[in-house]
Amino acid sequence: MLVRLGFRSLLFTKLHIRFFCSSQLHPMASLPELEPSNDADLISQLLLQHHNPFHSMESSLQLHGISLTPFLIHQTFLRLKHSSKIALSFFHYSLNCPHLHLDTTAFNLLIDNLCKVRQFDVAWQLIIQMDQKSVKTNFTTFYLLIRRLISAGLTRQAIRTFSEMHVFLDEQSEDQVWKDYFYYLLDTLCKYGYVKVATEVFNKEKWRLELNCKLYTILIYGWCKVKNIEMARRFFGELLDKGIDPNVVSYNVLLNGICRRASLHPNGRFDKVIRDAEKVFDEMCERGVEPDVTSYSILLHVYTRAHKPELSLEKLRIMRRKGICPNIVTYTSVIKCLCSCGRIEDAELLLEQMVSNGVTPTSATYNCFFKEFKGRKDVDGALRLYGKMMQGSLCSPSVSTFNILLGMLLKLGRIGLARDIWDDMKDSGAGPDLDSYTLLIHGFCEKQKWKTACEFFMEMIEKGFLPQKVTFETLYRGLIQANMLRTWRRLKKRLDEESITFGSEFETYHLKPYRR
DNA sequence: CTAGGGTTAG
Repeated sequence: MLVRLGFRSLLFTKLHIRFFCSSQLHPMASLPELEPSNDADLISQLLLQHHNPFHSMESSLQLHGISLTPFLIHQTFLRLKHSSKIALSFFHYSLNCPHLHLDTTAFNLLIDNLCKVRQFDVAWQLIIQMDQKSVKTNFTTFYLLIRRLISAGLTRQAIRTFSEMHVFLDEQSEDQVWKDYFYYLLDTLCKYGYVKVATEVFNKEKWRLELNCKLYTILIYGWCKVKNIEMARRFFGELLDKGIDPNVVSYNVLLNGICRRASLHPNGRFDKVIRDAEKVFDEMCERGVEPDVTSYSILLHVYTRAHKPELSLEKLRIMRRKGICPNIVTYTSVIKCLCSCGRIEDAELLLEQMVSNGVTPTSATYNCFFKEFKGRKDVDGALRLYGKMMQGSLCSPSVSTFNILLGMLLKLGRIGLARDIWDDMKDSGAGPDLDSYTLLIHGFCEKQKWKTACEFFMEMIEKGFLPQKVTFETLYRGLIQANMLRTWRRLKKRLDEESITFGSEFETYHLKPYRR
């Protein structure tokens, strides 16, 4: 709503500014990655700990001999991704530093940060500031806004932002902007499940687009995602009607839609899915489009979901015979199938085979084994594999590896071991993440160790993780029941300091993670 | 992060 109200006047402002500063369109620059930086760690810690960062920052930076650089600012913003309020005040602080130039990336990071907590109007103000300070806006600036708007369900505002952003992007005509960037809008709408809206825009704007296979594939993907295979097929038909040749990606998207449409548990359903999938396979071949590794991986995944290890192995043989090399995805799917059917030995054999074929397992591959160990409550088996990974002969464990282990140990009441793993994880630098904290805290709550649970809850907030509502509620109920009112009040105070609430409006803050 | 497949968790 705020965006809509503010939009006209902001656009107007921009039109005036345009006469005075000419900026060139940057090439598509994405946001930087989180990189290790002790200085950025320190700065973000300082900011998170202090109530009023302005006072302490200057002297603290001097004390530690840190001078702010663009890189440091980017990294600090990345570390403040859960605390938009603090990020904003750090932004104002840096803005007032002489010699320091806030670049497009810094603005983009902050804009993303603000949009994440739905501060779209503040984000808009920043875009205006960028112009006033001659910091170039680029497509990323708007794409961040658009994606966050979509993920917050504000699709109309997103489309509007898209269709009017050409005003901000100099040296590109409106038509060019549509042609270059419409994929992003369509794709993002579909990825977040707003395929109806996507279809609507697509139909409305068709006239100015160069219709191609990619655009249709995005829409087909969208309909498949909302499990509407009929519509997916209809768009597939439209693609054919236009005389466009579908490629292997278009077919794979449709195939995947068919394969993961229904629950496979009643066996009859499984047979129908396989029949439908094979029909698409045949159609593909008739059109001269050869199924590739992905096509086979999609089928293998269905077998895995249906717990059909024999079929899975059989298909693997067939694809090899056809000269298609299974890759890490293919192998992991089959290994998962074998593991989840209790055939660990067979899975190990396949693992060896895969390695000898030159495909390197990832931690995700080993996690299939860990999951089965967890199901069997086989702590020794899990620890043996874990030991090998920690020794460094295999790949190193990921956060998920640690999390599976933690989940298992906590469930079995092996608290001591769980804490050892927790320390390993911290040392390795792979974690902890939101899930690790959630698991651990829930584990301690289960054991009624409220105080320890509370300590970790505080720690996760310090680190900038936003606890889930359930975690908060479990802890709250526990503390009240155990009559630990003092601990509760201390916790509540901390939450208030961080402006963290768990009211109903907060649920909308839980956004889907980026696609990588 | 201008189209597709697998692996994690509560």
